[in-house]
Amino acid sequence: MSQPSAPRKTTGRPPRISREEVIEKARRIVTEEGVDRLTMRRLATEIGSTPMALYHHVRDKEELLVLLLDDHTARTLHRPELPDDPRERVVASAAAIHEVLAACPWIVEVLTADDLMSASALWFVEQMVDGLVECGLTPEQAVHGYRAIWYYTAGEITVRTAAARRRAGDDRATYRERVFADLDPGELPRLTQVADQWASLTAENTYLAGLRALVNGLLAPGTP
Amino acid sequence: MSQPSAPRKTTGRPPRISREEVIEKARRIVTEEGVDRLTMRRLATEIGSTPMALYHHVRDKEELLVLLLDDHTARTLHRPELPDDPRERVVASAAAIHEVLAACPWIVEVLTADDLMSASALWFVEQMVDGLVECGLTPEQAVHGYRAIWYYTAGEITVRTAAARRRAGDDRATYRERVFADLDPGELPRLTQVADQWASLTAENTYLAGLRALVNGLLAPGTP
DNA sequence: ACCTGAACACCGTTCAAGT
DNA sequence: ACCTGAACACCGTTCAAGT
Repeated sequence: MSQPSAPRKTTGRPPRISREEVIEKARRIVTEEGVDRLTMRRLATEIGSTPMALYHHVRDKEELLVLLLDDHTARTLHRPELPDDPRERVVASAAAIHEVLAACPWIVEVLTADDLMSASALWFVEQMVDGLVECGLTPEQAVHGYRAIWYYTAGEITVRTAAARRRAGDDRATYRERVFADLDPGELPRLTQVADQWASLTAENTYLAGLRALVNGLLAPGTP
Repeated sequence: MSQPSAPRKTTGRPPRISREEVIEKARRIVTEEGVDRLTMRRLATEIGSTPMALYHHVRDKEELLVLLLDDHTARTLHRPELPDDPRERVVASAAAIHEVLAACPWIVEVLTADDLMSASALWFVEQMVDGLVECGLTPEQAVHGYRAIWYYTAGEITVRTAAARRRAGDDRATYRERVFADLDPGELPRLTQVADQWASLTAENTYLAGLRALVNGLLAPGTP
């Protein structure tokens, strides 16, 4: 996405700040204080400039966030040794992307902005589609399979992030408890049965187990 | 969630506006103009009141959005005839929730705010957990299975909504095309192979197919 | 070409006062 | 108890001018 800094024209006023500096300072604000604190004004003062100077280096705030996601994935998404078994390759690729995104949950606001995330992740998408094809799916089925995996992964990050944010917040965390305390055992027997364990069960990280189930289901012959 | 209007005290100034009116007007703004246009100030003028009057009926804007979600599900999520087969019951329950949420995509911002959505949906959660148990899962496994389904469903809505928003926006839609035009066939052969079909493949609604795969995978004996 | 200052058109929420 | 007015502490972005 970020084009390799174009051959600089020698005419005109020399730039005081660079796109790289903008991204770097933005990254620091986001990691140290949270994405809510990243405003164009705050970023400008951090850089020692004015809000409008930023608009010469990024189109608008949304582009800045996309650049930030790109920066983060390029920085942390390294290609791992993938298993030979194609099914395991699919699982490992999805898990690698998940890990990188889970490590910077602020990205949720941006990742929802595009259906394939940053270009740095394309190699992993390739591995997933290829693994699914090697397991016997058609290329079309494999693309649909990849998308199902992406839905699942994006959803897990989104919901997990929201849950964490809620826990950080004041008392809205008690909403679930109130609901579960008022269950009608006659109408909702299963939920009543698991009510006590709900909190601990949903605190568990089950991303990988669910991912395996999904991949297995995608590869199994359909149950019509 | 919305407690059945408490027995009104007869002391004090009679209310000019009600919580119901606040929610109703908010719903109209959101459905007619989009969730971005719902601001406390705009809502107040719509009601013919002041911003601060709203704060006597809702705690803050976030609570208003949650109430709006509650209102929407109560209004549109009707209990359907569910299949007898437990596996199909799980699929049908998830699909029912998905349908209601997909019909009002603005809800995404709120649904990420809680891991179990509105109380009106509890009956469907019960059906899913119960169906999974009837298929042979333990109650604990069934809760985890429900959560996987919820991740998948929430992710599908989120990504689909983002894609639609992007399409509505100016030119950011071309980002994907640019990426796919620049693919290196040597490094990313599968993606190169499907590049032409990507747009049409991802435009297809594959929620149900992916859901079936996930449910099948959750119910199949694990592949260790 | 790059940056600045001032302004536009907004936000959510708090506080003190009125009825 | 309910509502109002004014204010606080912000936003992203545009426009016209400066170097």
